[in-house]
Amino acid sequence: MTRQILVTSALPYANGPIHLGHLVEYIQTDVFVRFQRLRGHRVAYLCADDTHGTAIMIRAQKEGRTPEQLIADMSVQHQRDFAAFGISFDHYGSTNSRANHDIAAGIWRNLRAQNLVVERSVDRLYDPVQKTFLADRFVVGECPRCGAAEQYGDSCEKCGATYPATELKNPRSVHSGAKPELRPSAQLFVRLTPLQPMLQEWTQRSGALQAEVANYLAGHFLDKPLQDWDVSRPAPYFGFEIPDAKGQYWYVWFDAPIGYIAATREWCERTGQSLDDWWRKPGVEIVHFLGKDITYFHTLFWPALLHVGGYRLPSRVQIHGFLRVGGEKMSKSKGTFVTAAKYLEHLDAEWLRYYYASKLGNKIDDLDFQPDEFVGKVNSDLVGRVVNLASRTARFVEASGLSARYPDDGGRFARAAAQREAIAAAYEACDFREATRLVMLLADAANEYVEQKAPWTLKKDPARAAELQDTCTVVLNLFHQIAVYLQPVLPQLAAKAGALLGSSCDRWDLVATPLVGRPVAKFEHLMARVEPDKVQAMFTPELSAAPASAPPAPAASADDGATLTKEPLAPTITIDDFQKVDLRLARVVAAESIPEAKKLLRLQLSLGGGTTRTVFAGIKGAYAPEQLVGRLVVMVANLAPRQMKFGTSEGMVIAAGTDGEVFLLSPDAGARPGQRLH
RNA sequence: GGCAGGAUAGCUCAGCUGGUUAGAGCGGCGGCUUCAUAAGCCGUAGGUCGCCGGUUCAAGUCCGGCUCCUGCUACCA
Repeated sequence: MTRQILVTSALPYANGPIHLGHLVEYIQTDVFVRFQRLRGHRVAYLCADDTHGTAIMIRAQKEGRTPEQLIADMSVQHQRDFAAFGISFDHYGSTNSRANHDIAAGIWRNLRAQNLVVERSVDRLYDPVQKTFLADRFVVGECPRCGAAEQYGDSCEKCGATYPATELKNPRSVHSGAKPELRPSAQLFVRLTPLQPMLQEWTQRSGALQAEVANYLAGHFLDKPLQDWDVSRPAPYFGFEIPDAKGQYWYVWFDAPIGYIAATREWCERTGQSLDDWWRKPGVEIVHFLGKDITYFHTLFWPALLHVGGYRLPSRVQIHGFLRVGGEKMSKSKGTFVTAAKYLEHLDAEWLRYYYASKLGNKIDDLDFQPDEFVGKVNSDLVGRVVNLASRTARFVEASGLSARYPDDGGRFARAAAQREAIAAAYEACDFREATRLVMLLADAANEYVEQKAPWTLKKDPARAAELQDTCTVVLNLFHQIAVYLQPVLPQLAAKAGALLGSSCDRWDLVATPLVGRPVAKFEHLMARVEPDKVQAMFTPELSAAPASAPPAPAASADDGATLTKEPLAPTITIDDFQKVDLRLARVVAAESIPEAKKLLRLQLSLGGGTTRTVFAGIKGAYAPEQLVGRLVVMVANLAPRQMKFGTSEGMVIAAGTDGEVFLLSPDAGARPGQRLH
């Protein structure tokens, strides 16, 4: 029976390049998609750039161009990267499209009609000069928790606190610098409680979710009434203005997943199909692939919107974990944050496809990229075992071609063909690790056969030419089966294998029928081996020539300004402002971990002459207490004491870092505790 | 602190509804081979299945407790 399957990968945000972490998802999805096509099912693979929201708007502003220019540029980059990795979308759209607007508007009408939209007055910050409400990111002020200056209205980049913009101290508008006023704003909310029974049913009983996800939702959200979802944002906002609410825009997460449908519509229009045939027809499977960080958007809000819009609910939400490198989070400073483009400067796309596939199970576990393992898997599995089959036999039959009749092979071909349902089941379950493992067993068996038959010996005896041809016919057929089985993972390799043997390698059932009586093309290398240095090079933050399209001059990639984008320079201050801050060198005389605290160390700092301060520092993750004792640090000596859960902190230790990194500062040799920084 | 998940050979992981001597790949070690991109084949060593207790004729597999790790969450500079 032919199934009809609509598959999506989460929409990448148009605010940054595709990196190795993204690719876990797109490769996983693409393998699934290619597998389904290989099996003869009708598949639509759709994706789009997620383009709306404040982050895009601000970035565009900083770069002195319109958001539309920014997202057009990103879309080109994204699609180029995806293409290079063989990601076979049927259509790639954008959430900033006519189709997306219209579908969002349709769902919105239904929400209104079903009385699921409520308007509530929320006090928001208003810029009296510009006469606009201010989005969180357009208000700056001091963090209500840590007092850090120049923090945005949604969260503090210093201490990680999140808070409503109204709690910022000394707030001012980014536009006018004026002090914002509190004014009531009519915000629009989607009521979710009427949909709760339906969500309860779908999450707990439909089978669409992995068990751990269903548990997570049951315990976190569905155990109490769902809160109304705030879906509007006041202008200025890069997005769609809500049709019946002037000056209000849909929050980016409202229209982002709708992009799945919009991309489908554009594709249907292009190919003369009907949208309803994919999104409303019973029996069509809808499968979403996404990362664990966006679970609840896709398992609560999204099915709610689909339900209200009259669309079918997802039949499967396949959630994966994050990518780690060498057991750690990807980090720009360590060079492990690798973009797709950078990977391709050093390595082959199919290697990554195979490596990820060979590690991906059906669990939500994180996937760890281990350089040695990567080299080992590619070189021994693919080159040493699979490709080697062709390379050690094809040349012997270049002249003769394959035998006219398939020879007796002791049942090897039949046994490998008999594996097809087991391998298919593993692919179907997204247990690609199991699928590739099963295929590698076939490669082992085939190599054994080569060893047994020793074609290199047969070759020496002209009387045994037929036996040589038969042997190679068997091995090349076993190789052909493997190429077909791996086609979802390695489409390029399958194509090359096909060219060698005159097969299309594009139907699962090809594994059941031997190829006979046909020519064998001149053998060429099917896949190169990985040089370990190249992997090292990729993970080293090294000097790299700027690609033609990138504006910045060559520079150390760690100096690429990414951190500056993350945390822009603060407004100018006077020397007097600076003088207010009394920065001092201090010696750590004692340091102890606070067991109950996740991040905090309690430090005793000496400013010399018996003056000491107790300071709590959130550096537990980066420094062990014992490695701190004795060293000099920089502290803010005149910061008002702050009562904390574990005691009073009498100052603050200065450290640099982005995204949770922590780097303490040290003076050059000779400096002494108590000295002021001028 | 709450919630979710995990802890099985050096590494990455399988072990379904409890049942013979706990598995795979990689890596290690020994041997063979030389057709092949220094690839391949054969053999071999390695595990108190995190810890304690319980249920059972029988537990890696179920139950309780504990320890550690990861993630999410929480006003810990």
